[in-house]
Amino acid sequence: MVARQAVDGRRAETLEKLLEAGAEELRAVGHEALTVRSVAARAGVSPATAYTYVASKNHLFAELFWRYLDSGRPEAAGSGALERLRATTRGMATQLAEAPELSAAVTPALLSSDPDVERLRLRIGAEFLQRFADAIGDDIPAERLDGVLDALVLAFSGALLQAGMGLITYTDLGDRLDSVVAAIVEGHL
Amino acid sequence: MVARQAVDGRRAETLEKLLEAGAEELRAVGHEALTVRSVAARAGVSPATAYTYVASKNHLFAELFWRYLDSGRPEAAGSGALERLRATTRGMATQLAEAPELSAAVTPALLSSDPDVERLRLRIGAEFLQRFADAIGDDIPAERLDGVLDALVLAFSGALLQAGMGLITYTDLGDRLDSVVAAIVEGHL
DNA sequence: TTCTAAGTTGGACACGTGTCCAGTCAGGTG
DNA sequence: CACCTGACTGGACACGTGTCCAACTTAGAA
Repeated sequence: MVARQAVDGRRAETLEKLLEAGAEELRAVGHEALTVRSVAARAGVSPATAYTYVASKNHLFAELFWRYLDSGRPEAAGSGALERLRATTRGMATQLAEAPELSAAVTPALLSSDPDVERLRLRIGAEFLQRFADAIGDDIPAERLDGVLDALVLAFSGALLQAGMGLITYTDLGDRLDSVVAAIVEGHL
Repeated sequence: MVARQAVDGRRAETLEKLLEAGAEELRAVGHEALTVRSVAARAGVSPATAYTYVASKNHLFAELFWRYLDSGRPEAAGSGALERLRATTRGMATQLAEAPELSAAVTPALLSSDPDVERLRLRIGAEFLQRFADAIGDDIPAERLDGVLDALVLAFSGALLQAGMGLITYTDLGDRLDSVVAAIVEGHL
């Protein structure tokens, strides 16, 4: 069981094939109907092989999301913290809206106790925090920074959850976060 | 399939038995290991019967959570909005902390697309909103109220999600929310 | 008491998950 | 060239989900 460790040479290609197939399948049938076996089939690989790359359906979703998120790293821009924060949330909201199936898939997936999911979950959480911290720069006094960052991360996670539940559309996320970010940051600058 | 509609007379008792058994089983083995069939067994009822009361495992969790939440309605207290808000989040955080298995179970459960879950999800969301609105009273100007309420609900959902992921313990929720609530409300009173 | 309808049951079903393993295959290495 | 090793495969497995249905039980109405 050394699987899912080394991703060099031949294994790297197969992994790519699988993730690509996963993304396609997700777009095609949604995360409820997606099956590890159907992804394997689409990738032209046997289910047994798929499971040497991906520990579980949830792990697949988390991996896809992480790669997608990572592909959309923002270029810092804007003169004030509020402006930069909004650009940040806007950017992520847009990304989510552009891949609604993936977004819908990842929320429940990240709640899995699968160790492979756990790793990604931490990475993703750290990434969110980092982006907010970068956006704020040093425009907020250090003694208040943690509280504000906390609030931002929680609000963003909450937005993800609510969108995952269908209470907000992924399209509305942008506007919603705009006003929430303003409400949070107000009075701390 | 008129099931799960009428809950009068005999059916009411069986439902109670099932939910009680569900709560016990949850405490005993956690939500991962819990099985609809094991709950049915504990309730002294056949699996087929259980499924006439409960559409799915997720529905069971949602129902249990809703009842638990509902059982802990707060008595309004405190002179200022911030104080009352904190009392509100404290109260809920305490409830969550006192039933960690249930809390851990409900987060993924509420993401289900099961129609029975959907109903409860809306009710629970509305309940959160209501509690925050009550706590604020009219201490925040109307034109800012929506933004603040939004931020509060999102932050709270986010906290739920993060706790569900194990990034925060349910015990820490209280303190965490305290400072977040302060950060959000600051400058709006 | 007999009839009726609601409630319950056992058992089978189709399906998805994730695991396991003996066996095949391909591509270097010696 | 024969050989080895890592990748892949087919097919079975145990288990959980949620559905279905014909048959039983039971309580109360006629």
